[in-house]
Amino acid sequence: MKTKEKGRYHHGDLQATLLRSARVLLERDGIAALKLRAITRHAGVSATAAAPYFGNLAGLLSVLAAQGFDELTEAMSPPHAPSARDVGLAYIRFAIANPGLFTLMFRSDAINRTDAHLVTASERAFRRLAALPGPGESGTTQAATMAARWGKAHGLAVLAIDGLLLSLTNNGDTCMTLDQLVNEAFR
Amino acid sequence: MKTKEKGRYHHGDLQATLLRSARVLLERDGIAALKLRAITRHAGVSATAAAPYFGNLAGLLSVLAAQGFDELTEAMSPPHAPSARDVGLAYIRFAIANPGLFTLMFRSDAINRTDAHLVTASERAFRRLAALPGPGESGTTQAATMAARWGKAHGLAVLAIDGLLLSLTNNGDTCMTLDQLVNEAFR
DNA sequence: AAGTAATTTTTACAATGTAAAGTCAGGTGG
DNA sequence: CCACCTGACTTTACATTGTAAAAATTACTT
Repeated sequence: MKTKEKGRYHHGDLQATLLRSARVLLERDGIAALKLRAITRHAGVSATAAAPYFGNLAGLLSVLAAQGFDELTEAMSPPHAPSARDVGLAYIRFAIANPGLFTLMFRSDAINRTDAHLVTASERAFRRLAALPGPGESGTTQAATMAARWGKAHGLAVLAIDGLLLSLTNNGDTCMTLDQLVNEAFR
Repeated sequence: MKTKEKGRYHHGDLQATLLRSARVLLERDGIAALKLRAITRHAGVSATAAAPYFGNLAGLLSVLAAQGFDELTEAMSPPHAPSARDVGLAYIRFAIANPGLFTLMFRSDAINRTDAHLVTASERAFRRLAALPGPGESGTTQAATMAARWGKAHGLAVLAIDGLLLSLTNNGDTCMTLDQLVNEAFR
C-alpha cells in the first residue's frame, strides 16, 4: 500500500488521510482550525477533494466526532467490571486528554447530529456511562440518578477544558492538581 | 432621543442597537447566526459599522457574553438568602431559558476571554454560585465541594440545552418534564 | 488497446471579516 | 452667516472560506 506517495491522482487512502489531518489540526490549533481548506491543504490535496467522501465540512467533522465517541466508549471500558465512579472519572479524563475532540463531539452547530454513525456511536457511549447501577440516592428516579452522574461528569469535564476549575483552587493558597480536584469533586 | 429614525448618519445609539440585534439573531436563529454582517444588516447599518465600537466580531460577542453573565448573576440572586440548591437550580434554569446566550458565554473561541468587562462579569457570576456554604461532604476540600456543585449544575445545563437529558427519560415509559428531571437530579 | 468508471483538480461564485479611504452630519471659530 | 473640523458611518477593496459544476487524470475492464 503506497499510502503517501507523490502520485497526485488516486491517493488511495484519502478518506482516512483527511480524517487524520483534521485530527492533527484539531489537537494542534484547536477547534477554530477545522476549516475544510486547511484540512485539505494539510493533506496535500485540492480544496474540494473531501466532498465526494464527506459531502461537506459538517459531514467530515461528524465522522471525526463519531470516532471520538468510539474512543470515549473504549476509554470507559476498563478490563474488569468498573464502578460508576471509575466510568465517570474515565469520561472526565478522556475529555481532559482530548479537549478539542471532546468539544467537537458536543458542538451541535458544527456536526450533523442526525448522522447515522454518529448517532449510534454517541448512544453507545452514553449508555456505557448511564446504564450502571451506581449509588442511586433513595427516592430518586433512575433517570434522575443517571442524569445526575452524567451531568456532574460532563460539567467537570467542560469546566476543566475551559480552564475554569483551576481558577477555583488557585484563588486560595491551596495548590492541588486538576486531577486531584476532579478526584475529590466527582463522587 | 431618536432611537431608530431613518437618518442614516449619526445613528446615535448604535452600540446598544447592535447588541440588541445580535441578541435577537442569537435567540431566533442560534449561535450560527452571529455573523457580523448579519448583525449589522439587521440593525440597518453598513457591514463595518461595528468596528469603531467593538473592534471586531469577537469584541461584540464578548460584550454580549458579559451581559449574559450579568443577567445570570441577577438570576442567581433571589430576594431572600438562598440555599446552594436554589442558586444551582437558578443557574440551570437560566441556561435552559437562554440557550444561545448561555452557550455563547462559554465559547472560548468566539469571544475574547481576556476582555476586562467579561472577566469581571463572569467572575462575579462564578463567585455567586461557588461561594455558598452548601452541604459539603465530609472529608472534601472546599474547592472540591464548589467544583462538584458547579460541575453538576453546568453539566446538567449543557446537556439539557443539547437535548440530551430528555433522551434519558423518553427511553423508558416514564415521561417527565425536563424541569422535573433537573429538580430530581440536582441535589 | 480502447473504452468506461472512479477519483481528483480547476474553475467559479457567493458570503464572510476586516482594513483603509471616503462621505456626510453637527458643532465651533471667524 | 460661513468655512472648517471632528466624529460617525459608508464605500470600496481584498483575502479567506465553503461548495457546486465542469474538466482532467488515472485505473480498471473487456
